[in-house]
Amino acid sequence: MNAKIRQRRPAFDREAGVAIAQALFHQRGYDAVSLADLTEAMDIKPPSFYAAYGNKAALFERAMRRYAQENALPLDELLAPDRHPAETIPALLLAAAEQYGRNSVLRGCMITEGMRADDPAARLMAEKLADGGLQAIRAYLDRVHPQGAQAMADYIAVTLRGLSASACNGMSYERLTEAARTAGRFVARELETDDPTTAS
Amino acid sequence: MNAKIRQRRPAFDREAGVAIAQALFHQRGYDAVSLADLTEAMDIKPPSFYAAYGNKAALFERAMRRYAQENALPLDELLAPDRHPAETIPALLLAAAEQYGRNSVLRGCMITEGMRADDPAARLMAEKLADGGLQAIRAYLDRVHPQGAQAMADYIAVTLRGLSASACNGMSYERLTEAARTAGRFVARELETDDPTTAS
DNA sequence: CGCTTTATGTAGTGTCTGCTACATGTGGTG
DNA sequence: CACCACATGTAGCAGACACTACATAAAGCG
Repeated sequence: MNAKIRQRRPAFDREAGVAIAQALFHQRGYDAVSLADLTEAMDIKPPSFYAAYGNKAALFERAMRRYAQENALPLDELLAPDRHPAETIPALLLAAAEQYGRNSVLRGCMITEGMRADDPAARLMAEKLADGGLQAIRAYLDRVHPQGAQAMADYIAVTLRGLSASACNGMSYERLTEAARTAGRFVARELETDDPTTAS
Repeated sequence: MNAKIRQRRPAFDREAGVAIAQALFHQRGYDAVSLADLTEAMDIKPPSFYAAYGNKAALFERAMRRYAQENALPLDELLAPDRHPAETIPALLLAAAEQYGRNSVLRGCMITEGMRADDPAARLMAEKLADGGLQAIRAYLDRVHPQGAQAMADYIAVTLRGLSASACNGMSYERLTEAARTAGRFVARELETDDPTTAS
C-alpha cells in the first residue's frame, strides 16, 4: 500500500501472448477462438491466462489495440492534407486491399471483422476502434471536400468493408487490389471533375 | 416398401418452421442461433426438430433457399439484357441497398452473411448459393461489357458485400442507399464513357 | 536465509452446445 | 373399429464452453 511498486515477474511473456492471441483472433474471429485454443497456443494453463489478462474479451481488446498500432492503415500518412483527395483516397483504398489480401492466413481487417462477433462486449470494442478510423476519414473529407463529405465517407466505408469481407472469403490478392483500384479510379474521377484544387 | 406413399401428418407446419428459422438465422447468424432458440421459437421439442429437418445445418440450407426464392434480388429482371448496363448495374446496387436496409431487424443479405459462419458446412452452403448470384452477374457482364468484365464483376461483388456488412452494422437506410447510388453513378460513368451502345 | 507475494498446475465448477434413446400417444389406413 | 406407423415428449447423452477454488512452487525483498 505504500506506493512501492513491485516489479512484475515475467514468468511468461505477456506481450508475446497478446501477439499470439492477435494472430488467432485475426484468422478465425473472436467467437471461433476458444480459451483452450488460446492457452494451448500460449502454452499456459487457464489460471495463468486469467491472472494475466482478466478474461477473453479483455485479451481481445488488447489484441485489437496491438493490431491497430502495428497493422492498421497509416491514415495520417495516407491522408496527407497537402495532397489532393483524388490522389489520397485511391491510395487509401489500394493500401487497404493490399493489406487485407497480402497474408494468406491473416486476411481482412481484424477490427472490421471483429465487429461481427456474436459476443456483444467484443463487438462493442471493435466498433469503437473502427469508429476512430472512420471519423478520421470523415474529418479529412470535411476539410478537403466539404460538399458531399458524408456521402463520400459512407461510400469509402462501404468499400473498405467490402474489401475486408471479400478478402476473408478468399478473393485473390490480384482481384482484390484490382477492385480497389477500380473504386479508386471512380473516386478520383468524381473528385477531379468536381474541384481540381482544394475547395473554398 | 410397396410404393405406397403414406401421407405425412402435419402435426406442426414444417414450412412455417423454416420461415421462423429463416428469420432467426437472418437476424442473428447461423452460429448465434442455438437448437434451443429454434425449438423454442417453433414451439416443438428437439426430437420433432430432428425428425423434420435432420439437423441444424440442413435447416439452415432450407432457410437460405427459402430466402433466395423470396427475398433475394431478382437478378433476371434487374439485369434485363435489353437495357444498357449503365442503367442496370446502378439499379442492381440500389435494389440491394434498399433490401439490405429496409427491415430494421432483418438486415444485410442472409446468404452473404451466412458465408461468415464458423461452421464449415453452413459456410459452404452459403458460398455455393452466393456463387450462383455472382456468376449470373459475371455472365451478364460477359455479354454486355466483355472488356473488363471480371474487374467490374469483382467491383460489384465487393460493393455488395460492403453494403450487406454495413447494413448489418447498423448504417441507416438513407446512408446505405445513398452509398449505393454513389457507387451506381461511378459505374454508370465508367460504362457510358466506354461504350454508349452494346459492344461488339 | 526466511518471509511474503504472486503466478502456476491440478482439477473441477456450472452451463450450454448439438443431438438422441426410449416410451407414449395420436392419427391415418384397412 | 382395430391396427400400426409415425411423430411426439421426457429425459438425458457426451463434449465444449468460459471460468475458478485450492494448494504448490517460484521469485523478489529484507
